[in-house]
Amino acid sequence: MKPKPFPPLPPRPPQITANLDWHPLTNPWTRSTTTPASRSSLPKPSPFSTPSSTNPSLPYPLFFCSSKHDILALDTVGLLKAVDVAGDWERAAILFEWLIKNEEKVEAPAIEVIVRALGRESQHSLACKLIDSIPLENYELDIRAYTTLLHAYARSSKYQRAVKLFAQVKAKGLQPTIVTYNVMLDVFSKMGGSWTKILGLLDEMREKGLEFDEFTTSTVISACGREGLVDEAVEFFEKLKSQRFSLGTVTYNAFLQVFGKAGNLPQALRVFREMEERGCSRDAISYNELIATNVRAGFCEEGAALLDTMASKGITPNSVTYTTLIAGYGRAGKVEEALSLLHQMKALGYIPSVCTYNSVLGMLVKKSRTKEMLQILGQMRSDGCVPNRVTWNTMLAMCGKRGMEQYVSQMFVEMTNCGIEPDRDSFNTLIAAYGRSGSCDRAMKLYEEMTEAGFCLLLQLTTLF
DNA sequence: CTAGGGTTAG
Repeated sequence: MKPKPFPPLPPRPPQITANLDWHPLTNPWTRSTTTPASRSSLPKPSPFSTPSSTNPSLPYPLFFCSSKHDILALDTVGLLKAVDVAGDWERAAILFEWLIKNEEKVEAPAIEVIVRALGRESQHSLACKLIDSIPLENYELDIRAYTTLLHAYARSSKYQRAVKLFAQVKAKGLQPTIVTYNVMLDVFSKMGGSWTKILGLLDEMREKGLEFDEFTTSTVISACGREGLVDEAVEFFEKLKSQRFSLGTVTYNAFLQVFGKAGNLPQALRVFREMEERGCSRDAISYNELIATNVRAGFCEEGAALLDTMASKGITPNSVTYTTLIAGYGRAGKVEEALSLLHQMKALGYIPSVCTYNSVLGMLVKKSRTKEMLQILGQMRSDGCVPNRVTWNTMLAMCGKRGMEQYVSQMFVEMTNCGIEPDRDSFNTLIAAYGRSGSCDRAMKLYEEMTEAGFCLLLQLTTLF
């Protein structure tokens, strides 16, 4: 049976999304819109789309396309700096990639410049990609450049590589700074299962006479929050207090989360009050943590009432505040309350995030309210909100509902067309959906087809425009 | 001056 076309979504107003992970050509959500105007008139090729560096069709400046000797005569570092200073990190990246391919050895200062430029622009995955094609061990960079790189690895979830690089840096005899240590604490915190490593780093810092700062303490405590190490967090926190360390909002917020994650509302409340007693200002994140803790404990109404408290204290909620409450109502099965909060936040001018929409969509799927889901999807699109893998998996789940089975394959194809790589959850959902309509092994067959079609390649090409 | 931390969704 040939599936009917997917029910049309409401039209999308002209809107521009600047998400580089989003493919404008293959994505039906943005396909109809115009590409954002470039800063310069030249098209910007992806640094990864150049199989041959001598391809004359590439829109490089003239000197770029001329012979190797000409480029060697140039001050390449100065050129890279100039491009960077002009604020054009995309061109800087292209130039840098060209240098990697065409110079005998890229100069260390060039690496420092590109690392700094991409770090400043939060282009962490691009920084990792560019640097990974360089034999870094043959260089000695500035400690700040190494620190930025370590941070880029942390943000790209390449924890092992960060650990390796950190060891290399120390082996070179370079002195890590407080910032380097803080970044490594963050690496181990996000990597998980590394509490002893964290303690080791702290000892190292003390040995070197490096004083902890707010970044150190908040990172360590948030590691405890992630790992559920309540006692360890309390011990660390009390020690800081006894040493009269000045504890700021971020550290207190991390501490608040330790109890929040542990489901300990009374302790979270105690910490929240302590902030006020000690003159530590509470911000939206403090309130978000407290709201989340209430919601986890099943107190949705109390959480929602904190919105008024925030207003009375002059603290502006954000989309996270609303998402926390909406998701809470969703999990509690209180669909109307959740939808009304979504409506309220939009009416007040808050922009729902992809997380906000995902929690609403997930709730509606659970209740099999597919018609309302399509409505929300339409809103999402008209907001210019880019669906991510969670959204697509939720839409796949929607197709597993009665009467929607026929859309499963189409949904899966569109998901991969959009450059979203299916995860285990996608396949579980897919198999469940196919299970309803008949053939179970169609999911795997489809997966093989899709990988062969090379949708991974698509991802590579979309990193830059 | 330059490099770093805390909140939300399946």
